[in-house]
Amino acid sequence: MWVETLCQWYRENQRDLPWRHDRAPYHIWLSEIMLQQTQVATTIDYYQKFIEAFPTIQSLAEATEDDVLRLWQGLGYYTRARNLKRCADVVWQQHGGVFPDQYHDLLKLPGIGPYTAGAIASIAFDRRVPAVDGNVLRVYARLYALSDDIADPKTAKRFREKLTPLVPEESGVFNQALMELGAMVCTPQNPKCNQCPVSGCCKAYTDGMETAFPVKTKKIKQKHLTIGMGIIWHEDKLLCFKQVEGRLLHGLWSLPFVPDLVEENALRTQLAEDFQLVLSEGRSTGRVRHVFTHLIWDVHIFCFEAKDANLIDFPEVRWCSTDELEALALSTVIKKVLAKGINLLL
DNA sequence: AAATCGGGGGC
DNA sequence: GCCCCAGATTT
Repeated sequence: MWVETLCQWYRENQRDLPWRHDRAPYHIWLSEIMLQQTQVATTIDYYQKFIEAFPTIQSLAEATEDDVLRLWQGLGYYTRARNLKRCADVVWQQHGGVFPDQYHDLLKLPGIGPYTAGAIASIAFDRRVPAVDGNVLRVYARLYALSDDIADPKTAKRFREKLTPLVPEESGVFNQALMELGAMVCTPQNPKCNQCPVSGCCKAYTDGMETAFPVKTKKIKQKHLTIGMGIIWHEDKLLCFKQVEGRLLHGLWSLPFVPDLVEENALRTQLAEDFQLVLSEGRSTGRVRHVFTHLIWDVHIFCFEAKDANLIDFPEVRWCSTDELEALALSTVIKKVLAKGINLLL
């Protein structure tokens, strides 16, 4: 069997990562949320900053959502940050600040799905449950040369059921070993089978078919969208607003923009109406291309000046100095626009 | 079952 | 350019 061989390989070869220094449920949880769809190298700095700012779940429960988003800015998938805050509140108020130690109880918490519940239950609490992420889907499909489509959610469920009886007593080591192997050796392209501790047990490898697995079908085609965005000055401040719920990047601060309106005249008219301002003729200050998961924005930037500072009676619209802007949670696309439009490096 | 939701890194 | 990443949630 490959299970113990793999665990031993992990004990000897695991990377030294900040969240592996102890098994505190708070640390494991925070790292697992950050690692969702995010590479280890990207996560490390954010994890360190969070632990410094919020050393305990109490400190996180006592923070505001804005505080959390501010620290999360640039990491993406901002719903994770909002659910992180909600989860901390639930654990603090309803569980006395103590994380549940059972898979099914963890699964009920905001932002914790089947993978993360399995990861926390096994790594922090030694529960013998699997944790099937993208790495494990790939590794397991290769080990047994399975043609299941790993893009289909039913496959993850099926793999969890097949893995459950294999999970050893040291479940946390086992689950992390599978993921570590997927990240370091059994990679999506060019797997390093010659370095793999369990290649002898791998059906895909022994069949000479390691490149045939895993099978993955769907690919999403991104939609292109042109955006007219205004950098609207009044004296030394510029107009920004907090994106409302139900919109992309909600909860983060944005510059005013209009989809499908990239002509100066039309954009100025629409922005003036949206924010009830009188605007000077705009000056084109460049374009920014930004790729989201399912969208590609082609942002045309224009600088305007507002004749007066009256703001519409709407919450979360402000005039901000560049210093004040720096204190807000901004998405990466807005930072790129500010860098290009006013040479402001945040 | 399909769509939504960021940003960065590797090739 | 494409693919993937220690996925969850909503429709």
